[in-house]
Formats: sequence, C-alpha cells, structure tokens
Amino acid sequence: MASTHEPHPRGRSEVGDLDTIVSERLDLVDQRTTAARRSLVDILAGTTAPLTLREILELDAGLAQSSAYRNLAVLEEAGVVRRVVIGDDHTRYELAEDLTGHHHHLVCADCGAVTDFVLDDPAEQVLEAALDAAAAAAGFRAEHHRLDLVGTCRRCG
Amino acid sequence: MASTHEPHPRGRSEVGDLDTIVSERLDLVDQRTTAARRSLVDILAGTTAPLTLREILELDAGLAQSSAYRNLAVLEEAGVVRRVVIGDDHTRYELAEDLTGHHHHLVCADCGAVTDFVLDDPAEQVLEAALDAAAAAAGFRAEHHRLDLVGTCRRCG
DNA sequence: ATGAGTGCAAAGGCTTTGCATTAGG
DNA sequence: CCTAATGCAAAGCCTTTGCACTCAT
Repeated sequence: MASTHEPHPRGRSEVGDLDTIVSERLDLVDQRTTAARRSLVDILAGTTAPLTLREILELDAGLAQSSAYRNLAVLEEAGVVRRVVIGDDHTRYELAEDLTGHHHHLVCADCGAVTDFVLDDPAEQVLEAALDAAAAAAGFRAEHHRLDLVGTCRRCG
Repeated sequence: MASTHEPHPRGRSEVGDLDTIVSERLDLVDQRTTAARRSLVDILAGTTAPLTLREILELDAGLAQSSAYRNLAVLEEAGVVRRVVIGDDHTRYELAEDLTGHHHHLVCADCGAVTDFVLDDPAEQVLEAALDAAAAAAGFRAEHHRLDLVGTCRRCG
C-alpha cells in the first residue's frame, strides 16, 4: 500500500493514460465511455481539490445537472470518482485515490474552501498502524481512512 | 500499538456537572436553559456515538422535529454540541469534544453505523505534529482535525 | 436499429423558516 | 409580564427520478 508523497498528480500530463484507464473501468461495470463522462473526468483531473457540482457545471457549461449527477454516480461505481462529504454544505467530487495518490483535505472553516495535502510518510505510517490497531480492537475490518484538517485558510486568516 | 483507552467518558456519571456547564454556556450566548435543551444534552450524553436527528427524536418522543433542529443549532453555537457529517446520509450530533474528550469515528461502509474510538497517545501526537507541519506549509491556521476510519463493522463483516 | 445516455421538469427527503401559542426568567 | 421557545405546517435546497428524444455501438 504505497503512499504517494509528492503533491499528487492530478494534472493533465497523464490524461492520455487516464482516458484509457477510465474507459477500461467503465467497461468493467458495463457502462459506455461518453463525451460527458470524459469531460467530467478531465475537469476533475484538472484541479487540485474536490469540486462541488456547481463548480463542475461552471466548468462544463453544456452539461445538464441531472446528467452530471448520474454520470458522477456511474463514475463512482466504476471506481474512477470518489464522493467527498466535508461539511453540511454540498457534496464534492474528486478522482479516486488510486488515480491521484492518497491525500487529505484542508478545510477552511470560514470560506469553506477545500485544498489537498499529504502527510509525510513516517506520520502516515504511524497513523495507519494506529488505525489498524484501533480497528482490530473494535472488531472492525479497516478499509481506508479520511483525515481533514479544519482551520482558517491563508486568505481568510 | 494498542489503542485501548476506555471508550471516552460520555456516560451519565457527571451529568450534574454537565448541566451546570451547559447552562453557563447557554448564558454566554444569551440563550435560555429549557427542558428541551436539557433533554437533548442528556440524550447525547447517554450514548457513545453520534446520533442522527431521527435517533434523537426516537429517544425523546415529545420533541418537535423543528425544535430539535433549532435547539441543536443553539447548543452548537453555545459550544455544547458538535455537528458530525460522515456520509452523504444524515447529519449526526454529539457533545462537543471538550465535554467528552478527543476521539474519532469508526464508520461501517455497509450499515452506516458509527462508533467512537481513540488513538493511542503517541500516535495522536505524531499525527498532530504532522498536521501542524502541513498546515504551516499551506499557510493554514489549524483548528482541529477529523479522522474517520471507514470499513466493515463486526456485525456486517 | 436498439438500448443506453441525455435534458427537462417534477418529485423526494432532509432541514429551515413563518407564525400563532406557550412558557421561561 | 415580556421576550424567547415551541409546535405545526409550509417553504427551501440539493439530489434523484420519470419520460421522451438522441446518440453510441
């Protein structure tokens, strides 16, 4: 379970590869690779933070709201997209971690902005060991963890 | 790395003290201490996991839904209650951490059940140090963190 | 051509709000 | 007493669903 440490690669450099991977994963769940789905993946691949549906629609003006919701659900089922619920506000969406690398979220309590960050490897390892122990103690089979740091961002501070 | 602290003290032993603290905090934000608010606090103090509104209402049949929402918002503003958003399902509520102790949540991906757990002290310290470093690097003023372990609970596993 | 994907509009479900009534300090 | 709190019902808001049309394979 390698944990990537550099700011994870959610850029456009590997979009070619990404398209292929996405198509394959859609095939696996018997879903077609459509323009709308490619567009959604490209949008998510082009940012460094999870986006709300509103933000996604602003970046792809020609997509119906309902189609966006439906396609994001399909992409989630295909293991391409992950839903991120951070506050009581809107749901956000990002690419699955195996496409971007394991990371966490900085959440501004003031403006609601969300940014990605990574823990250094030693800390991440200590954390994972401690979580495994806690899971074992509770008779819990651990899958993954979510870690948010809540505070005030540079602009609001 | 055993993390077997006892389930944090959200029991009824200190309810007397708790009532006093709650009244004081309500006073501080110019809110009255009413029966409904005391009841909500007692309910939250009586469990070991954050509750949904539905669960809360089941435990206090005589409280209107809207009053529950309003009072939980007041209690949150008073620093007595904390809103916990875990999945895309319902919001949950628990007592503020300074009343119960710092803890995290085990979330069953299958049935949605939520349970509290604590990290052992060394791990928590490593985590906090790493988070402080990450916050500093991002120009972020850290307030607190949230850590959920998602997996399968004993009953669903 | 044939079933999946899309857009539009309407329905759902949790949460919030308006307003008259009741109760806290 | 006088303002805040409560209950009921209606409104809001994000998200999902129904249905006819269009596109992908």
